[in-house]
Amino acid sequence: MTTAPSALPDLAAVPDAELLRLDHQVCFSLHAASRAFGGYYRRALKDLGLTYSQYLVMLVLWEQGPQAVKAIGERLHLDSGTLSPLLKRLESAGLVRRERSREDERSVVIELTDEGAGLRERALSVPRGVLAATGLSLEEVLGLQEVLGRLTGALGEAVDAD
Amino acid sequence: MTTAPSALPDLAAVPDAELLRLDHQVCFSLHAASRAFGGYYRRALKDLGLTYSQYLVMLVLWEQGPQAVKAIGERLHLDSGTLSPLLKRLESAGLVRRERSREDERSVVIELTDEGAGLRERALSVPRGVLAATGLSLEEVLGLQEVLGRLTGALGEAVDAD
DNA sequence: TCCAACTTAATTGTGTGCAATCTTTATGGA
DNA sequence: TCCATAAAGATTGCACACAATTAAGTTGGA
Repeated sequence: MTTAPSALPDLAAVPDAELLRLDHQVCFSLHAASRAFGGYYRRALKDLGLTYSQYLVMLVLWEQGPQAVKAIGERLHLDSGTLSPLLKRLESAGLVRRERSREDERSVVIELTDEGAGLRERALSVPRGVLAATGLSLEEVLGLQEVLGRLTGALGEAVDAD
Repeated sequence: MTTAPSALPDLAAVPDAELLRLDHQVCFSLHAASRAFGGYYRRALKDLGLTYSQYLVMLVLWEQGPQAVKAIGERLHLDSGTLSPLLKRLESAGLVRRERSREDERSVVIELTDEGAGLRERALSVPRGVLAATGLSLEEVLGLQEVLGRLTGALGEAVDAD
């Protein structure tokens, strides 16, 4: 199964062609897992009339209250190019209000409507089903989060240092 | 299944509101990590003129040789709605050929052109940089792949059983 | 043999995700 | 004060991702 640390090959000694395959597994397995999650949520959220990304935005609003678009973007690593149309759809659906801030007219504050706030009750049952569907133990979930968080941070820095 | 150490809470005992937060972390961290990977690849593959998804398709072709669209789709968990336009772009770029199979006229076989096959040489240097940028050890990468693979499989089954 | 059911791709429509650009508003230094 | 610069969103353009539908080809059973 897992080989002892000393038996692990030195990364520098692994040939390029081998890495091209290993690499395939890494980026691909992440890509596939993310989309598998999306597929599960798509069904679970259908009744609520939310997409996966819209659900993430609603989570931020449910947890943190009224937010500027900028703040939501920082929390979710999304820019206005993605958020602007998404928030307009949530507004059309009657779940949020968009209002120019009075202190800073550049910024737009997103606020839940009563309907948007009320939707939280119906969303409460979703996560348990998702966790069950992953088939992962609580330990594995926590470990996964930790590794993914580090990975995201490292990749972000690598891109910035580009 | 691993039995949780006594210190870990029983999942059934965790309240819904808490799971709504934990859940946030799981789906979100995966979403963020996947996009961080995409961001890194976008830059790394720019010289090759490939997008992240096009790179995945090229990996399949480099490894497995000529493939029907169907087979590529199964390998990458993508359907023709995604692959058809993507493959046409690869064809326009001169990297692949698309030909109706003679045995089964329904299927379209994708084959690398000389240029497409030659691109592999230039792609060989990409994975090492990516692995370095993740900041993960080889063990962690392997562990991550294993967990993600199980997760994808479990979520896929859960959706199918829907 | 013939046709209904299935299979394979392509197409259509919606919703991200992101780079690049534009508009409006704020800020800070000469 | 005035203006260059920066910041916040919105918009545009391109490329996935996926559900739903369509078109063309295959297969199997009555």
